[in-house]
Amino acid sequence: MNHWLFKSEPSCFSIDDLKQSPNQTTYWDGVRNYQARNMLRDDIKTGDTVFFYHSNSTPPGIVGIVKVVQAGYPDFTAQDPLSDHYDPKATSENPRWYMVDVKFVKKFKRPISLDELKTQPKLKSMKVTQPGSRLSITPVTAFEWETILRLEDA
DNA sequence: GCCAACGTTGGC
DNA sequence: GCCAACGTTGGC
Repeated sequence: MNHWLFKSEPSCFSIDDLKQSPNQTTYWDGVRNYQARNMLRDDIKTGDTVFFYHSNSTPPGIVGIVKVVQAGYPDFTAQDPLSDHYDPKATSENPRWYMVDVKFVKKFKRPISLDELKTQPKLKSMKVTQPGSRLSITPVTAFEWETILRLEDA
């Protein structure tokens, strides 16, 4: 089982939105970056656990945990001309973009801000703490996962 | 709202 | 296949 970090702008879709979704589950659509796409399609498996990260918020940071309940399958919003994430190059033969389904697990008692992550020497090689890191989906090592879980109660 | 980083596109 | 132009992300 692997760990990941997914970014979302809370003004677009927050962890509270997920908690209030039917069955507390949603499809993680709209990823339009090949590196992230490859992870969604090839690497992210049912049962994997994910930190839910709020970007473009005050402050940005990890706000809780979700889990993957359906591994990669074609992101159908790419084929919907009415979708904000429409991509005319996506077809049912060649869907181009992929998504997974995630389910709410827990919201942290407090958000763990990006500032706080950056102060942790154990997390200095984490993708999300690197300057200019824009990838919306990144792998998290078991060591980083445990370190961050312990921060919640620190 | 600014801007640095960086991914994507398209002309050549 | 290079690379300049352009668009997007996301912290600040």
